[in-house]
Amino acid sequence: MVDVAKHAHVSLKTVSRVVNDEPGVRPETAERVRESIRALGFRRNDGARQLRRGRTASIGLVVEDLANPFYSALAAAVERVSRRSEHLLLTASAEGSALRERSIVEAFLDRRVDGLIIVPAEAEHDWLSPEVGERTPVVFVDRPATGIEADAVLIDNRGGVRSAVEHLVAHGHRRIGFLGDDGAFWTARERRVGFEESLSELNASQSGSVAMGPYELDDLVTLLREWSAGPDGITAVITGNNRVTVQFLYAMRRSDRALALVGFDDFEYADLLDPPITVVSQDPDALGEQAAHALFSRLAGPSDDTSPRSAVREIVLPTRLIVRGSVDVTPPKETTS
Amino acid sequence: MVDVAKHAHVSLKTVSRVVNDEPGVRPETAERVRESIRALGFRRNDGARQLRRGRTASIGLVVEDLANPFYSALAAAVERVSRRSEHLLLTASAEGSALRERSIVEAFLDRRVDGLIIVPAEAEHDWLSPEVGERTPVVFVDRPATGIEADAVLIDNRGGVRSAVEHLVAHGHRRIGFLGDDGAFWTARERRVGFEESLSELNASQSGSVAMGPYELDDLVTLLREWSAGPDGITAVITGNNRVTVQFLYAMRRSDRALALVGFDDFEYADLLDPPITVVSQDPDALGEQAAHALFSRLAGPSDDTSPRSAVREIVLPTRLIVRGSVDVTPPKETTS
DNA sequence: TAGGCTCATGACAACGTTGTCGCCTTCGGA
DNA sequence: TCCGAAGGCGACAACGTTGTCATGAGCCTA
Repeated sequence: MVDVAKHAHVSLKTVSRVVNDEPGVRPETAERVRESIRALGFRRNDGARQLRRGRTASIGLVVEDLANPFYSALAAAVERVSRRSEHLLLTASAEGSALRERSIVEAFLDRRVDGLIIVPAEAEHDWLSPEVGERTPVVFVDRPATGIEADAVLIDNRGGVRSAVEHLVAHGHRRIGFLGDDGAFWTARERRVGFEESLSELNASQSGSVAMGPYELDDLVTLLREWSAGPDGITAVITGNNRVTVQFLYAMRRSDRALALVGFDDFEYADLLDPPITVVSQDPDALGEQAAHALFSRLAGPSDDTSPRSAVREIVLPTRLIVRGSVDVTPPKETTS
Repeated sequence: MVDVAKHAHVSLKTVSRVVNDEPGVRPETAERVRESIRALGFRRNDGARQLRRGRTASIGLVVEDLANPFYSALAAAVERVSRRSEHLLLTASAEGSALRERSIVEAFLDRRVDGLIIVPAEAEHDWLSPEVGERTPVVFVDRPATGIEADAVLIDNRGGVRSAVEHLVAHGHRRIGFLGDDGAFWTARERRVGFEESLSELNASQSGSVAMGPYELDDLVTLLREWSAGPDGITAVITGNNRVTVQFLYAMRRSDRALALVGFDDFEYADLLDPPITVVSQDPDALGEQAAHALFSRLAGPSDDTSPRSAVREIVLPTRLIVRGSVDVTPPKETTS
């Protein structure tokens, strides 16, 4: 910038003014400066700029695994919103490790990101507390974090499973199985609770079996045979996420049984399968968008230390039942118990 | 940092030394400093650090759409490698717009990223030339960029289609159709060329029909009927990418015809379909990993302006044919012409 | 005991910007 | 003719680090 100043025979400050479109520069001077900028191929150094101004115009996103389409859709939405707010997005995958998550977050904090969006690992997040609200707003997505007060954007996991149960019951199913994913995951536990709640709410005429992953295919085949055996066997299954759905489809193929199925999570080829799979769909794009909005609204709010932080918000997004046909596959023989 | 220095009764520089694990500090002094750091909750400001040191320890990645699983897998690989090299990753989606791509790249350049990995849009990239090699190494992925000399990591698109053709021919197919994606995409054009080359190389006993997208489902159904009509109709189809594969599967279902199929691009549910789809698989993870390695090896190389840049490299990764069964679906009636 | 060496530490400038303030010129009005 | 205001511009400090060099204390050796 000092070179540009010399080249255009003006002061450093005038160049700065031109670069930032500040008023108080004569058009002809500005044009001369702009020409020097072009001639020298000058580029403002945002690092120095941010050092002066105190904001980095960047936010950090920590997900479990960026290669997972769910998280990448979320990331794309966050990036889209960020770009609109003229912020750049730093991304990293924690790969399920609370340790790595923390080291990523600290790296982001060292860079002075203006805000953080985190899909939290299963662990206390109290170590984050001093930063949050002091300096750097944080929004948690997909799961809440324990040990810390912060905004969160979640999916209505219980309601999603409930809609699946109701759908199955409406189609005459009376005995339903729930195959959850690993109970170490908050979402898996929530969905299980949703299943149990809705069964008990409906009334005693329904019964259900529950299992939680992770599953070996062989075990799943055995389980499927047990559950569906005899006149009191289950006639329908709800799978806890798309990973389990796939495994269950393999298990059905292997054991040559066809049960009604509602899967949690939509997937691209769901309606190319035979039968097309009915799913409870969650919208990662909306999740990311809402999280980014929540973050930027905090960023736009008062950042001085005097005014109290506004109350922590929890946003819960609805799921959507997409009916495709995998529920009609085995019309249950009305065994009204 | 100056506060820490006061608190520990040492100089600024000593704190800096402790923070950077530099030698020449007595253990007890270092411990005192570390305690002050903890007490004050000090965090080094990486922005200022980078301003001094000249490197930002960050790289930028521009893809077409982060929500696309192909690109997100690529991004995850790039991030994994970056993290190992202690670099953070900035990501953004150009959404197919050359304009947006350029504005993203300029934003990255303003931030002084140490390097760039770009999936280039279809446009001249000569505007980038002054930066590349001067300051910031650039690696292009998935497609080469025109108008600029830079490293590129690509997929062997032609070879991939060739392997599909050979596989089909080995299974007795003599008349094969190729459904490419939009010819505006470099990869689509390459795959088409691969198809035509391998047909003409094999010998005159094969014939092929070619169409390029984008497709409306109705048109695709019509096309399929035309191509497969009569005794000289095609018996097999190669689809140019997974988007086309899906459309073609719908078209087959609609028109109630079953042709042999090899799809370019693997997808998660390919072997849950009936029949399971044989595909030419490309590995986005390897693509991202190689690109990141290429970038970091440039970064590790001589960065002074005196030594000439080493020659531009082009890395071409192989594809892999995954045989699943969609080729055996219609054993062609050996119509040896 | 003097000279030189090592070790621990500190003073200071520099990185490339932007915010604050003050100066000079110009212009309009009294 | 003089004064005040406004516009255009520049000098300087500051942001939070790190690299360079200087300083002083302690120690070894001759």
